[in-house]
Amino acid sequence: MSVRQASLRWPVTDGIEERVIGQRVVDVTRRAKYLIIKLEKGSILVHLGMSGSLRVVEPKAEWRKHDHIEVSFGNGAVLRYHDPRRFGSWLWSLGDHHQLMHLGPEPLLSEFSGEHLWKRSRGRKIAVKPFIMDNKVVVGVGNIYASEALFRSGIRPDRSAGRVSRKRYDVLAGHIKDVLKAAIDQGGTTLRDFVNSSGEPGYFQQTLSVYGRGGKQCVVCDSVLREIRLGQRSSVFCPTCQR
DNA sequence: ACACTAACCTGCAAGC
DNA sequence: TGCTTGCAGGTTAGTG
Repeated sequence: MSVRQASLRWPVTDGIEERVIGQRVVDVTRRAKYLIIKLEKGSILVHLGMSGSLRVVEPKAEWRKHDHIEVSFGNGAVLRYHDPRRFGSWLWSLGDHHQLMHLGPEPLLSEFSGEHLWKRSRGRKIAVKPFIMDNKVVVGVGNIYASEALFRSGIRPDRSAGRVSRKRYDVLAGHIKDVLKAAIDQGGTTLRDFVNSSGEPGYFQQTLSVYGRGGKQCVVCDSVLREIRLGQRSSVFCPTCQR
């Protein structure tokens, strides 16, 4: 492994290059937005942030701007990590996976449900949008998908999480699952410089009803979509369809 | 315990 | 045209 730029979201774990030498890859899994590359005596936790990508390149391929890390395998393959905004991370973990310990359920599993959201939100005053974006509540729901799921559910993003009914949380959990599945089917949402592992953009942005459409007309009722800020994130909603 | 803000970084777009 | 400013994204440390 060779680290050219160690200054990512967090500093790349000191000494990671030496620690991985000679170790076999035992398994590759995922938890939340972390890729877990399990070696014989520990794991590499890779997060792509918002602009990170992994690509297999020719051995000795020239380093492009924003290529920060590469891993050379025993069979000659070379994996290159590219990340213009450096919001990703490469951390070495000895099994405890400190970063992953307090995460909520995966959104596409049955443990994530309206009941879960309802239980976790009782007594909470936080707005429902930052609530569902909280990794301790459920993982994987970023700003785009939170905005779209709330629109489909008819829930205003600034409503108190504790004041959303059990029934509406059932609806919301269903839409979160649907929005995520649809986005995955369409290869993700391309904002500016995103590309997938084949270098292709995603197409889900063609399906967005509210995200990035502040001031435009609601696709359902033609009202002007409102844009507010919640937890430093822009939040667009329809004042007529969402209550 | 909870709510909220700032910070990390770069490229792009809007405004002057 | 060229400069400056603000925003986007995911996550967590820090403050109240």
